[in-house]
Amino acid sequence: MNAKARAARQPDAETRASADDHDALRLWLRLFATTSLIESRVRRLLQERFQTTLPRFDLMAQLYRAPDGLSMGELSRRMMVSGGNVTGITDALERDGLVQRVPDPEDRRVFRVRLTPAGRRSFRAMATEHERWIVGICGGLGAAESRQLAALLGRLKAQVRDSEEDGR
Amino acid sequence: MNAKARAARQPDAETRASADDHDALRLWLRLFATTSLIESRVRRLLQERFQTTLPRFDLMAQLYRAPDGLSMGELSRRMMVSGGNVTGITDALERDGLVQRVPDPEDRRVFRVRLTPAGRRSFRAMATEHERWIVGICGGLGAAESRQLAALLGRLKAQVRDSEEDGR
DNA sequence: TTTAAATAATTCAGGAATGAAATAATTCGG
DNA sequence: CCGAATTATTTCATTCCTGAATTATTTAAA
Repeated sequence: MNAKARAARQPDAETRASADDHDALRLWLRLFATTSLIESRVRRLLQERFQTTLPRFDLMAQLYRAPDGLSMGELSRRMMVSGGNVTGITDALERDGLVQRVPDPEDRRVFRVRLTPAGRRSFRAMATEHERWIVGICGGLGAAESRQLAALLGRLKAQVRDSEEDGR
Repeated sequence: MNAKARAARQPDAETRASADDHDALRLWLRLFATTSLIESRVRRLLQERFQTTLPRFDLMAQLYRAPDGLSMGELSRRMMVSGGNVTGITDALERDGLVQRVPDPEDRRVFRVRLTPAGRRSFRAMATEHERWIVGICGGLGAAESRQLAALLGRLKAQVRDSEEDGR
């Protein structure tokens, strides 16, 4: 049974949160549930249509926006994942001929990773469909509500970063 | 380098999204980035303070709210993860004496999983701190904004579920 | 300049997560 | 009642991801 089938007929954790849960907790559960729902849908679509995965797609997206390529460390920071993870994903994409490691002439410790021409073609095709999916999934919210939601999320994200320094 | 250190000094994917990205896509990237940020913080705190993980905590939370225990399948649906995954997490928690598999007398295919007394104690302690963390992380948003954000997320979640049926 | 510290990338062990296949038990149509 | 389909759980191969250790290179300090 896949996530879609489960999600279709069962309330998730957030939906069942008891009434006396505090506001912050309810907000977090709802945020998490909503994101998980969209994320698993995107993963499934990427798999079905392109036999690829979200991390592969994400790495290619980073490279697509950086035509000169990025170092492994830069990729790690941008994707917010560990360096070891980037090594693995890059290995896989390189095996498939979608990206290429190029030694940096300035610094022999670093590899610059670039999309190959096949990688660029492949990413363009995926990105077009991907955006259609997202519009289909999130576009139902009106423009006004979308903007408001994005704004509130922006404020929340800033809060989260702030809360790192002090108390926690 | 961990996610916290990376996040602290580098804009993430959402922050860098180019201005001409469409609304829906921006919304999704921001939703994803915000959730990832909070999630990795919670994972880190669970690890640091209780040497446990989010999936273990989640499974125990489900059981805490269901004093009669839940079947593996019920856990799988509520946690929105695959059955194989639930088997693994349950195995680990059972090894640690926090949960217990009880054969169902009505149906010999099913196991009911319950928290042991030690599991209940352990979960109570974790839940108290967990809620403090979440309030510290998300509570900075005022009550009004929190409610508004939760409401918008609720609408988005409904949209997402709806978009499953039709085109996409 | 030589050594020490810092940085870039990789490797590795271990926990998650998936989907598919296998096993076992139940239910249902005839 | 019997066999087929369904349901519950586990197992397995694969991918992802982390944090720690390792190797190689660069930078900085003495």
